[in-house]
Parts: sequence; structure tokens; C-alpha cells
Amino acid sequence: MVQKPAIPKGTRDFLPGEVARRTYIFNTIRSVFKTYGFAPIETPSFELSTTLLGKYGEEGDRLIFRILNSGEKMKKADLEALQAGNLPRFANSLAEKALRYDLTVPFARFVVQHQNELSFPFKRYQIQPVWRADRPQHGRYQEFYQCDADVIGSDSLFYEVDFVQIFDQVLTKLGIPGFTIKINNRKILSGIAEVSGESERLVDITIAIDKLDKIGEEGVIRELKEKGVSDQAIAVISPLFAISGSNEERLDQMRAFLNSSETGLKGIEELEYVLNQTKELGLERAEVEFDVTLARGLNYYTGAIFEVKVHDVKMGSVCGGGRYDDLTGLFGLSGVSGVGISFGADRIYDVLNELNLYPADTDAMLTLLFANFGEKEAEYCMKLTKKLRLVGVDCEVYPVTAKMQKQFKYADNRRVKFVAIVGESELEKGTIQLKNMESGEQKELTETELHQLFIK
RNA sequence: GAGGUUGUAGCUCAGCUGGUUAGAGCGCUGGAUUGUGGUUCCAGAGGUCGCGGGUUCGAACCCCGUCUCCCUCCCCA
Repeated sequence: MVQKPAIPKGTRDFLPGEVARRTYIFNTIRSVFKTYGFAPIETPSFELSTTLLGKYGEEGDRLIFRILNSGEKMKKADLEALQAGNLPRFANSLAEKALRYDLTVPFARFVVQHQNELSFPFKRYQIQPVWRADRPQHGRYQEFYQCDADVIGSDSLFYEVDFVQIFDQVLTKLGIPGFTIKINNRKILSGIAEVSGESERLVDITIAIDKLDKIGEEGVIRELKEKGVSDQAIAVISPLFAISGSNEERLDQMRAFLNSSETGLKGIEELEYVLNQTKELGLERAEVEFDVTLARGLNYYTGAIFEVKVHDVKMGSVCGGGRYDDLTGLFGLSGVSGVGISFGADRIYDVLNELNLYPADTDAMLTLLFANFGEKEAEYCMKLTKKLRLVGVDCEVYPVTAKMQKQFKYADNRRVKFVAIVGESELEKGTIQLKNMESGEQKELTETELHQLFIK
């Protein structure tokens, strides 16, 4: 008995119409990246485990898919480590390779390896799938596409400004009516920890205040206490919960708060620059918001942090990014600053589906279908398709002689734009009846006229 | 990794405290209409009720296990 086939959890199949809609998203992102001077690269789906492990924190390591060693390599299993109860080490001996978890760390590896072949600042974009052994949920998959653009080898804030523009342009082009680019700076977060006298608790503190809008002020305080942050430090941090007003007002309030922290003030200065330049350049549809509680982002971020949320949909952030000063240092090339962003194509896809924002002909699968009236007529149509295909028109002949009704229905299902009808009388006259499937309008054309219609 | 929930036709879902041959809408196939679709009317096909085990005279329904979906936490795109 054959079992019903299935696919692993958190993965999806895509039908032609779905692929068409996804391609539209990828192309939109790609075209904007290109206009900002980014060039595409690709890296392998899997890397050496050592390249990935330890780069995303403890939580991240747990979510990395490992690839089991095969054949003779199985013998490398470190049974001593297993006996000693050292499971991570045992796991590493079993799996020397792992599926990439994001595109940024493999990119850092790529830059270090090819540093002598690249000119800096190096700007690349990369659109490839990544894998996470996460528990699937709405908008969370085990396999999904990231569309990254990064610049490495420059600490110019021009790039932060550019990335804000890119977020705005891509999402505006995709027709998303409203969205907010949240922006913060890791240096401001460091400053907060410094001012509170708990610098070494930076990560705990930032993770806690990040949850402010979710668990409220009391929840954050509870979490800080649980993490062992002193009451005194909590008292210093508390005023942050009340920060409000315009971006300028927030900056002023934070500047006062961080008065004693050089790092913190540097963060304010950077952020202010980016916000001012963004104002100068203007934005299409995006709203930009300085959010002190924005702390997300991997622990390798050191400067700006970005996150983009679409209005009026229940969906996590659709884009993220930030500056990392020493990611390549992990692979032996230090002193190189990078900044980058990522579009979560699968979440954007879900949002566009939910809001039904695709242009009408996104999923048209064929431009022109020749109806089949019989062997002689169909063979004549085959000759017409050959000529049309040579000039780039996608077209085909219905494969068998069937009822018109059936052939039209087939054309309809495939969202064919035009149906060409060549029956006995057209064949005699040397003409083609061309029907526009959308308007229902039908015209009799010569072969030359047909060509002219499609060549533009 | 922790907790909760769901699974019945291709899709969306009904199915009473366990009781004959498991239903609807949409879709599909054929016909009304032998050169015109997306509207209408008629007919038809399609399901080992997620999978495995148990209780029972009898299980879609009750129990156990397992997988999956969705949700909360964790974390993130």
C-alpha cells in the first residue's frame, strides 16, 4: 500500500501561480537593489558546521539544521564525548556540515575568503533560501527566502541612509499601503546599560526592554529582576518607558538620559544623522520611527538596527538589518565594518496575499493560445507559433482537436491573454481571429498584423 | 526546547450522548450548446474519516501513541 506523500513541516510546495507571484516579489527587490549599486552573489546551501555554530547565540545554534555525515565519515563519531555526556561535541563529530541559517554569516565567510578579489566597499545582494529548525507558526517556516543587501568595508552612514530608502522603495513598489521602518542604534542600548551600571548585562537588558509593547512596563521590570538586574539599575532604566513624542523629541530625551555615556551619545549622533538625511531625501510611503525598545537583531550588531513592520496585518517584521563592525573578525579579517538589510520574501508574500496586492496579470501563464480546429489547421498554427516564439511571444497550440468550449475553458484557467482562432475559413483567407480574453473583443487579422500587435 | 489546539472529497467545512450504503458548497468530468471562456441548468465521478494500536456486537465519534496544522512562550524573516 502506498502511503500518502507528504513534505516536512514548515516547508511548502508552490504552484505555477504562486511561483509567478513570488517571482514578482523577487524581481521587484532585485531591481531596486540593482539601482543602488548592489551586485548578486551566491553561496552554497550548506556550510561547514564550524562556520555557522556559535554565531547566532545559544538559541541560534539549536535552530541550525545539521547534515549527518555519510559513509565512512560516520566512523568519526566521537563516542567518548557521548559517554562523557558532552552532547554538543558528539553532535559536531556526527555532522561536519550544516544548512545555512541566514545569508549574513556565510557572506562574512565569503568576504574573508575572497578579500583579494573584491574591491571595497563591497556591495552585494543575495536572494537564496535559508533553513531554521524552528517550530512553524504563522509567518514562520523552516525553509524561507531571504533577500539581503550588504555593504562591507565602509563605516559611512550614507549606507544606513540608502537602506532606509531601499526599504521605502521596495515596499512602496510592491503596493504595500502603510509600513513603519523602526530604527535604533546598538550604541544607544550599550549606553543604557552603561548608565544603569550594568554594562555586562547588555543582552539581558535589551531583550527585556524589547518586549515593552508586548508585556508592558511591569512585565519588563519583572523580567529584568529575574535576570538579576539590580533594583538600582531598574530605577535608572524605568524613565525610558515614558519616552514619547516625535523622533526629534525622543532623541532629545535620550540625549539627556545618556548624558554620561560617550558610547550612548555617539549612537544618538549617528541616528540623528540618518534621520536628518532621510528627511532631506524624503520617503514615498514609509514612516520612520526611532524606537528605543527595538533591540532585536543578532548579537553581532554594533550600530544601527532596523526592523520593518507592515501596518494592519498580523505578521512579525518583514525586514530587518543593521550594522556589524566586526563580523568578518570571526573569520580572521578584523577592522572591517559592514551594514546590511534583509527582506523576508516569504512574509512579504503572505502579506501581499492577505491584502491582495498583486497586479492583475502577475499570474498570467501564457500570452497566446491557438485553438485547435483539426490537423491541417493546427499544423498551420504550429508554423505561426514558431515565428512568434522567435520574436519572444509565449504561445502554444492546443494539443488536440476538441470542443471550442473546452479549449476556451482551458485558456481561461491558465489566464491566457489572447486566443487565436484559425479554422477552415480563416485558413482559406490566410487570416487569424484574435480574441482578447479579458475584454471579449475579437478581431480578424493578417499574419503581419498579428506580429505587429505583439512586437513592441 | 515548553505548553495548548486541529486533522472528514482537490479546496472550505457539516456530521446529534458510538448505531445501516459518510454529507454540502466550490472545483472537476460530461451534457444542454458539433466555431467562442469567465453566467445559468441537468447529470456524474471522487473519501481505507491523518497514521498505528486499543475499548466495543458495532468507532469519523471514546482511550493511548505518533505525525501534521495552527496558536502562546522562546527566538526570529
